[in-house]
Amino acid sequence: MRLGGPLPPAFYDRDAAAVARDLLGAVLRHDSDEGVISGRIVETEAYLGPHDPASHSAVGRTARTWHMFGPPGTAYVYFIYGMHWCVNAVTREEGYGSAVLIRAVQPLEGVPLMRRRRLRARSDRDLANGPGKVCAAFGITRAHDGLLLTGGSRLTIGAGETVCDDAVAVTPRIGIRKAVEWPLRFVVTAAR
DNA sequence: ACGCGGATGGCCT
DNA sequence: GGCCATCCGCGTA
Repeated sequence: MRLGGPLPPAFYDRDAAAVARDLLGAVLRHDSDEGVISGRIVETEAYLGPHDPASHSAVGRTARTWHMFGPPGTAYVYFIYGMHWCVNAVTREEGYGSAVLIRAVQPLEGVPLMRRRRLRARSDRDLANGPGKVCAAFGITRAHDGLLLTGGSRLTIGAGETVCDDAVAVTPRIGIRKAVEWPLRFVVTAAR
């Protein structure tokens, strides 16, 4: 996979924790009508599947969670707290129900457009440093639920520079009520 | 630099 | 009816 090319389905056809770790440094890109937005993924969380109490797939296949059971590399986009969208990359085989939540990215392209969509952001760093902010800045909504991130759609994740283990912190997941201790959050710690 | 609570709506029970 | 894989602003230091 060349630098910048979309990560293939095989990349996602692994355990969610491994994919979450390896998505650090990859480049999320949205080629929208308003312009191209891209950013380097710097924070992720793994949701392992139906046996993971914190995972949406634990409630089974519903209208909301439908695409979490899609093929590896599917975008699973959900609506939360009445106002925020969050985007995941589905992992493992179709029908399994595991995914990686994209929690934060560093803006690369399209910063002016991001700022227009995130008027409350006080700094570039504040544009997409949270799962709801990522979707707001990138213009990701229900319209992207079920798209393939592996190429052929306007929403992709491309290969980026590898992040070494020294620069990765592993912590419990944020904002959940179940399985709160599971170390499935991955963060790039090194500045820049 | 923290901690807390309100906003806001779709969906499961 | 109540629960959310969140964000923001306001309050105390």
